[in-house]
Amino acid sequence: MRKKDTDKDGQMAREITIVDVADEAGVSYATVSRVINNKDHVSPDKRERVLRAMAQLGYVANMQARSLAGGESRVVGLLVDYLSSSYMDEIIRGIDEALDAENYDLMLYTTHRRKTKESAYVTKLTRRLADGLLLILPRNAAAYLDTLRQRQFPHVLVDYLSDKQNVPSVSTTNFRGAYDAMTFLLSLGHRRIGFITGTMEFGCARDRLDGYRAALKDHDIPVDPQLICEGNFMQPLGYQCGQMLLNLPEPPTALFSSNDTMAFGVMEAARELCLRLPEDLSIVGFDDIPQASHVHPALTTVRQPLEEMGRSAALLLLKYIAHPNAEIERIELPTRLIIRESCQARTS
Amino acid sequence: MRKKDTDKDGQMAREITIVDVADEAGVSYATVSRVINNKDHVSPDKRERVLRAMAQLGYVANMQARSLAGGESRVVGLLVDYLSSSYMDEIIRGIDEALDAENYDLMLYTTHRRKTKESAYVTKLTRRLADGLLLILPRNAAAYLDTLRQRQFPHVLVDYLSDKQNVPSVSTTNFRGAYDAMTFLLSLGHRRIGFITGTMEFGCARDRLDGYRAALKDHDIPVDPQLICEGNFMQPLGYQCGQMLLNLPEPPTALFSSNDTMAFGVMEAARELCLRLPEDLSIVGFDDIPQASHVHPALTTVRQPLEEMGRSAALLLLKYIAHPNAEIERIELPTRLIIRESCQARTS
DNA sequence: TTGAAAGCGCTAACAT
DNA sequence: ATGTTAGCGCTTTCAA
Repeated sequence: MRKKDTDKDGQMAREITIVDVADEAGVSYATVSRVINNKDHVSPDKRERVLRAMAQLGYVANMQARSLAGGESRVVGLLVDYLSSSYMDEIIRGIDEALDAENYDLMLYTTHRRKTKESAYVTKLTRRLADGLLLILPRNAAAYLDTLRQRQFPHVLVDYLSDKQNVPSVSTTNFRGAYDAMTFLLSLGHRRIGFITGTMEFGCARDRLDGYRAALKDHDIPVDPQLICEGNFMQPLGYQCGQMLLNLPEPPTALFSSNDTMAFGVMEAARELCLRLPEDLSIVGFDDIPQASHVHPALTTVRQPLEEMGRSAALLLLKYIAHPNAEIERIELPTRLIIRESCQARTS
Repeated sequence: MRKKDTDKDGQMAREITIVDVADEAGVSYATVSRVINNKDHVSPDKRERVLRAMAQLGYVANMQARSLAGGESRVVGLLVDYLSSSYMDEIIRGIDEALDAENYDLMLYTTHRRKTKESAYVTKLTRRLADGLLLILPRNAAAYLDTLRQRQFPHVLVDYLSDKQNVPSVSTTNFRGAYDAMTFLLSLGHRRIGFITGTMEFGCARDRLDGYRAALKDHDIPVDPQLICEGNFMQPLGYQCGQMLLNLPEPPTALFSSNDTMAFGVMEAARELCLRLPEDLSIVGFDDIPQASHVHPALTTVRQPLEEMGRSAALLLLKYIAHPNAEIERIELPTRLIIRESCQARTS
C-alpha cells in the first residue's frame, strides 16, 4: 500500500531508507547499518562515503524498523498522571535534559487520573517501543512492577515509596524535610500547628505526615487529630482544609501544608478570614515550585530539587539500559528548608 | 539476539505474538490480524475463539511491527514547547480525551525552547511513528509545514496564526477577545490603559495587540507607545512590565495583560507599590486558566476555551487521518470576557 | 572488512 | 471465509 506512495502530482515521495543510502554510497546496506550504529570493521573510506550519502539524502532512521529488528530504540517512555503542575514540569525538564545529552528521546504518556491506563501504557511501552521506562508518582505501580522486574525491563520510579518493594527509584528526604519545617515553626514559638496532608496513597505524603508527628513528639507536644486535615495536593482542597483548620474553636497559629499548591489555597482561606500573613498566621509549604517565591508573602517551603530528581532518574535509567543487571539503587536527594516571608514568631 | 529472550532462570520469556494467538485459537495468523483490525470475512465462531485466545494469552499488539507493515499506528504525535502552564495542560487534556475516545494514543514531545528539536521531532514522528501530528504554539512551523502538506501527513496546529499560510488549525478570536476586554475597561471610564504583549513571534500575541489598538482607535483615544510593553507570556516579565508601566510619570489606571500569567506578575508589582486592587488599578488578563479565579482579587480575563481547543484539534486531525484529502479547515473558537473582581470604574 | 541472508511482528494482497 | 505469502526497514549472524 505504501509501496509507491505517490503524492498528488504523481511523483514518487518514498522515504529515504538505508538501501537508498547504500546505493548512493555504493556499498551494501549492511555496511550502512554498521556506520549508523557506529560498529567496527568499516574502512574509513567507506564510512566517509556512507556518512556523506546520508547527509546528502537526508536520511532519518525508521524507529520502528530498528526496534523491530532488535536494536535499541533510543526512546525512553515517561508516564505521568497529569501535567499542569510545575512539579511535573521541573522534573520533566531535568529528565529531558539528561536524556537529550545522551541522544535519547522522550515519549510521554499522560494518564489523566485513569488508573487502568497506567498498566496499559506500561505494557505498550514495554514492547520494545522504549528502551526504558520512567514513572513519576505512579498510582498503580504494584500492578506491573513485578512484570517489569521479571522481564528485566529498565525502569526507575520518581517519588514512589513503598517499604515492601525494592524498586529502582529517586525520591527525597520527605520525613526529614517535614521534620525540619516543623522544627523551624516550633522554634518560632508556635505550638498549635495545623497540618494538611497530601494524597495519602503516596509514600511521600505519608512520610511528611510522619515527620510532622515526630517533630511534635520530640518537643513533647501531643498530636491533636483535629489539627490534621487530609488534602490531595491540589489547591481547592488546600483552601477547604485551610478554612476548616482556621475555623476551629482554638485555631492553629501556623499551618504546614504538604505541598506549595495547597499552601496557596490556605493563603486564600486566610485572606478571606481577614488574617494578616504572616502576622496572624505562619504558613509553610513543600516543594518550592517557582510560584512559591512569586506569591505574597513569598512562601517559606521545603525545597525538593525537582529538576535534579529528574536528571538523577534519567541517569539511573540510562545505567540500567546499559547494564540491565546493575544492582537496584534507591537514590534519596536532600530537601532544604527555604525561609521566606510567610512565617513569623508567634506573638500572642 | 532476542530470538530466545531467556530470563535469568533460563526460562523462556518471549513476548506473545499474533502467531501464538493463532496457534492457541487454531487458526492462521492472518485471521488473527483480521480480528484485531476488525475486518470482515471472519466467521463469528473463529472470531470468538481468537478473542478468547487473545485475552487468555494477554496479547498486546506490537506497535512498531504494525506500523512498519503499513498499518496505522493509532498514535498521534504532539509537539509542545514546555509544559508547566495550565494553558498547555488544559489543551492537552482536551486532546487526550478526544483521542482516547477513539482509541488513539498520544505521544508527547517537548522541545523546551530548542527550536531545532522541533523540526527533528517532526521528521521522526512523521516516519509513520504517528498517524498524525498536533502542534501547540509551534515556534518554527514554517520550517516543516510545506513538507507536511506535500506528504499529505495529517496535521493540525493549535494557536498558530499566519496570514501567509493556509494551514489546518484551531485558534480563538484573539482580536475580538482583546477588543472586548478593552471595551469593558473603556466603559469603566479608563482612558490610560497599559498593555503587555505576549511573545510577538506568535500570531495570537499580534492579534491581541491589534485588538487593543483598534478599541482605542474606535474610542478616539490615541495609542500611546509608552503604554505598550513587550512581554513574553511569563510571569517575571509581566512583573517587570507592570513595574515599568506603573512607574510612568503619568501611570495607567488599568492594565491589560496578554495572558493571565503575566497579569499575576502585574499584581505583584502593583502590591509592591502599595496600590490597592482594584481600587487603584484595574487588571485584565487573557486565557482564564484555573488559577485566574483563585487569586485575589479574582482576575477578570478573556476566556479561551482551552480544553475545547484541544478537543477540536484532535477531532479535526482524526478527520484528516480518515480523509487525507479533506479540505483545509481553520477553526476559530469564540473567546468570552469573564468579569471577576480585578476591575473597577475609574474614580479619580 | 564486507556482503548476503535470515528474521523481528505485522498488514494486505493474492490464492484457495 | 480462510490460509499463504510477500514485504515494511532494519539489525545481526554467517560466509566470504
